[in-house]
Amino acid sequence: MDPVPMLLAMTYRAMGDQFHDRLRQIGLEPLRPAHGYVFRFLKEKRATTVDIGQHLGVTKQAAAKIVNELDEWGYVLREPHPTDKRAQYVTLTTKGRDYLKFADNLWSDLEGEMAEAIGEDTLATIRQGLAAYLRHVHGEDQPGLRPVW
Amino acid sequence: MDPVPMLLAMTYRAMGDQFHDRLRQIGLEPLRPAHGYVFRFLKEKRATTVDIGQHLGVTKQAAAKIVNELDEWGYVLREPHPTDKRAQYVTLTTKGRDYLKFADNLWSDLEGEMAEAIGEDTLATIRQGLAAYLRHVHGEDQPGLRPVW
DNA sequence: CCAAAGTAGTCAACCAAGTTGTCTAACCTT
DNA sequence: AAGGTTAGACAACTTGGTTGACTACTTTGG
Repeated sequence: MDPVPMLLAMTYRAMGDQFHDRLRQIGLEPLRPAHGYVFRFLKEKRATTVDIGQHLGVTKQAAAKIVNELDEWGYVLREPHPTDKRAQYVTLTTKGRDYLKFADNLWSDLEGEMAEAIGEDTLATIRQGLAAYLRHVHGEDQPGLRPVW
Repeated sequence: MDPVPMLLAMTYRAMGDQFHDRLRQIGLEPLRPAHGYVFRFLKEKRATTVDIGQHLGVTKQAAAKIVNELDEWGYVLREPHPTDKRAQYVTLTTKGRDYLKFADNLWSDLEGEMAEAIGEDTLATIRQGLAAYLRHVHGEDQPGLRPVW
């Protein structure tokens, strides 16, 4: 019998691949999961590059690369920090917010298909079970999302 | 609400980290998930480097690197292919089989802790649900395990 | 039966996405 | 004002993969 983590990885992979395929059909830039996590993060709080690195669980240099790409592609822009002349806030542009909306729809489509395949209730149990496990392991302070990707 | 794949990734990550930590306490070589998948594959069939690459979903060159490491560390050895003079079978050594046994125990410990945290039945549902979804997506021929890692 | 096409494995160059290390300018104590 | 810390940039390096080229062997079809 497969270890559970193998099932997790394969399922993650399967869903991620479908997501990516459909995204590409629309002809968007080659956004990686990390980019998506940045969008999701920026929707909630104003953040600097350092904050983003912390959230992703990577160095600030790695975070800076990601932010640079997003900037070039027009998904985010940098604005001066009001009180700290060293720092810059990274904020979502309209294009960034639109992407996020689109991606969220896509995810819920995929979840819908999953629910159809294995049953609403099973999916709900999976969701709750995993969330409970994560709380069990990490307590309240969930760690960064360190690359699985 | 978090997309399901995020939960999958975080859970995978959490379990993998614990696995890795405990492994390191024992002082084994820095084996990566890919190595484990190779062990698991070799337990079932005799395979060449090309076969392994196919199974992992990477190029034969990448597979060759992994096999080289495992060879250096004494987990596998190469023996001549009986009918094809170009090819070599890669087979597990005793050290390799011992590792696999050890790792399997570790995994089931971790699953046991998970079961304790979220309930036997919930874990069983997760297992079956994910397996069902994978069958739904891929049919009988599961693809390679392409790196999530 | 042999010529052409295909395959296993190796070598080498390259690439992507991270790392560490260093530096400057600004900030925060005291 | 001085000394330690921090945000961000730049550069060199590491890891784990890639593509491409080549040799030796195998398979296939006329």
